[in-house]
Amino acid sequence: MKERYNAQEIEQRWRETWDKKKVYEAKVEKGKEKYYVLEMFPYPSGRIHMGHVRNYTIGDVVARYKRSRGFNVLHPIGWDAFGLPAENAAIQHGAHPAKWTEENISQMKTQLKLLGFSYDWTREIATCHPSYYKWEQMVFTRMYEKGLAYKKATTVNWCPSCETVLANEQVEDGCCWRCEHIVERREMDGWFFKITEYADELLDGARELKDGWPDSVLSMQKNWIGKSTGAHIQFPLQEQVAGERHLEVFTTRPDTVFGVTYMSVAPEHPLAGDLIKREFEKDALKFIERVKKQTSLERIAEGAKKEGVFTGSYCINPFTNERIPIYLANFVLIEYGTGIIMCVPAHDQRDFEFAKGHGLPIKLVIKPDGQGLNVDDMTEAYIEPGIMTDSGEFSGISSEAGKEKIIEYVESRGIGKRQINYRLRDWGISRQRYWGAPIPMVYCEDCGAVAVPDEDLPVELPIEVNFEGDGGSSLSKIESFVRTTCPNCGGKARRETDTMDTFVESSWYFLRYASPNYDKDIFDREEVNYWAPVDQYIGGVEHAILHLLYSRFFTKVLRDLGMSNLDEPFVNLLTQGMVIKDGAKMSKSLGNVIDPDDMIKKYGTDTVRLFILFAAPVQKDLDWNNEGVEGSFRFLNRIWNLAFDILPRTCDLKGAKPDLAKVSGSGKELLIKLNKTIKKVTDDLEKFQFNTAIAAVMELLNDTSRFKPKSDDDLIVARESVETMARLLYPMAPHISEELWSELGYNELLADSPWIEWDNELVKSAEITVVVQVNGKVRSQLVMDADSDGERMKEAAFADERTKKHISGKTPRKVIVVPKKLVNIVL
RNA sequence: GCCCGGGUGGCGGAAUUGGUAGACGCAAGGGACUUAAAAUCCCUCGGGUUAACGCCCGUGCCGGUUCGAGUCCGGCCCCGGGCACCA
Repeated sequence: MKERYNAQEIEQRWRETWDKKKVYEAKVEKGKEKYYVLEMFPYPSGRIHMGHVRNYTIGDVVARYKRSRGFNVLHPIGWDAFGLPAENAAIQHGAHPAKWTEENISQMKTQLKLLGFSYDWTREIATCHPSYYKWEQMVFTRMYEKGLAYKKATTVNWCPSCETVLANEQVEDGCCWRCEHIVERREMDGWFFKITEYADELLDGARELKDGWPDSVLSMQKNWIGKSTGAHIQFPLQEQVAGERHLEVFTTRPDTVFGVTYMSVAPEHPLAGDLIKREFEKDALKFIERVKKQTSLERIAEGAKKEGVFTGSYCINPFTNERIPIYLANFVLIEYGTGIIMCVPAHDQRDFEFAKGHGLPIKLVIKPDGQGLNVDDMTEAYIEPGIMTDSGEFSGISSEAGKEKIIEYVESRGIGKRQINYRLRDWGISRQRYWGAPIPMVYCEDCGAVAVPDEDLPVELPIEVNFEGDGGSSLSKIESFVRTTCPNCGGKARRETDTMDTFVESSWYFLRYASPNYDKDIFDREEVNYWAPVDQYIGGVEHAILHLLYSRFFTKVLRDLGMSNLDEPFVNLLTQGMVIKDGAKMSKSLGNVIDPDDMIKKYGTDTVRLFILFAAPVQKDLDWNNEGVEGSFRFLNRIWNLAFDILPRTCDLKGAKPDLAKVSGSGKELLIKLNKTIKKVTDDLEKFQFNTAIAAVMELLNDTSRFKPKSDDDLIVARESVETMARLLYPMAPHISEELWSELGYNELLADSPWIEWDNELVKSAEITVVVQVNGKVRSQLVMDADSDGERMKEAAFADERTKKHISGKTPRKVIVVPKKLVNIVL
């Protein structure tokens, strides 16, 4: 009896079976090789969207495939549950963030289960639970003890809409990463993680990740860290200023030090005010005021305009003993280097522009090889390497060698040193928000800042909270939380009311999955040593710097705190492209959102999964196309119909092997195709080339549909082809595959069965197609026995009529033979 | 400006180490079945030329290496992404 392909019915049945038999629960098995595959966990926003579906489908294919390859697979899921949207929902709709989050989790969990992902749900975690963030707080206190977490007052990024501080990584084009509001600069107290101390290791580690991570991500991290090597040099001040005898500068071009014609100080620099001489006060102070008022966005928008004022002060170039005027300039950044720069207009474009605008001298000290440059003719700075000139005893040295010589010189005279600088800033983790993990610190009137001791952890987020009022941190208004006693002296103390950036939670969750319910320590060492690191991590490229850099940092911190022995958290990284519609990101405002639930209702999970995998290579953006989904659905229907055409005719032939001598010619061809397909799909899955893996199965289906069995042995081949399709499609479309598998008469679950192997003898065709070229152009194709050698191929080529026509009596100069492939006759 | 990717039919995309460019799918056109439609099945589908077999051109552009280049080398152009007054 042939029945219609009823995806919903089949899918529900197999989901229940897998669930009941606990197929996906992972346990440590010492003798078995582990494989930890993980997708970036979701923020419980309320609905699963197509981006999630794509991410988790890819992960699920990997998990199922690796499991059938015999690996002990860990494939967990959880919730990145703290964060601002929950709090905003609370303010707007009155629901408590905890309740809102919990409801969203339950809704999204239902959706995920509907999609049939092979998660080990027993390991589910939500970062908002005290049993989770307790350990994060413990790590914080250890970091505090080691000086890796510290508090300082500084200029921070403030989002007025989210009413909180943001880390540098969370500011995109001067706007908030979450709400896109323009970010302001504010002077504030805040907690920082010393990620800069790991800058070099994060950079070096990239070498280790070279094979497993995409170049683009490593390059982005490298750019973000922004290492530059150079020198720190002291320029003596002509007269002391605020007790300082020198101006300190950082430069990557010490070789140009003889060309310094002025110095520039950032307007925000603490020395700026003291450097200004009375007669220049009026203009200078006005200038400082103006620059300080600008937001970072305005400062960027103003772009190339280089402005500044003379302070009236001078310093001395220690190399030339020249008197150097000191300026305040808007293009000098207070947050980079020392906030003071030596200016060499001849060899730096910004310095050049500023000098031109302010009538400052330009002194050439690097000459391009072989030719001179005339300062008066220069329209831009010469920034390339060259030969040092007009540089005293250093003249004649190449600029590259000169850098070293100058550094050696300043070190020997004690007026400077070799220095490396990074663009990377320390990670500001303080958030003036309620819905996050409390920073476990108290401020005692006598003892000052004190870390909460382990036995008092977790510092629980109080549930009773009022969001009404004038905004700001709701936590700071809960007196019962704020008021506490000092763990040191028992005296009066106040709690820290900032919570941690939610990126702290996501920086270590992947390790917690190893022992999610362990309550004696952050990890059960035995479990984490077995499962970690993550063998394959999968997620969107938008986290290239944020989450992926923080996690690498945090992993190294955990190692240095003795809590794990991992250097890197993710051995291999796969970044999937976005799901778009009509060339644009899916969004409510554009009205181009495709709801996964609707698609599943219409076609079933297997179709949706298959389409997502087939429509584009994983790394690329995927343009959602409803006709394409129909195509995938058609494909599954064709397999279904073919299977139920063949299976009833082979009931008596269950488990039989075809007798090769009795199989027809076309049957043998199908047998070869089938084995080639196994090889192709296996290779493709290893490389995450799901689109071509599916295409290969489609080809096999086409060939099998065309095949007309002429005998029982032919029927066995056809049956084998159906079985192969079910087996190969399993990681991608598991439900229909499991159904066909059971229809084929197997009692053991396909989910528990090993991967299918190809027969090496049967991937070689009996016949090969040899391409004949004349002068490199294809002129003919010959079908020959597969064991034909080069001589035979040559003979056949020359005997071929079509080839003869193109040779037309000319003498071949040369004949190239590629065994089993091609003959090229050169005339 | 610097650093990563990438440019192949109407579209999404295939092409081991250089060896038949366009697999597979979508869309489109034609046909079969049907009272009709849907579904299904069959055929065509890069451009030019030819009655046809064929032949010529064709993987962003220019040049090179090679018997042979989408693939390798050099020089450009364009698109996407990251960083960006970083000294």
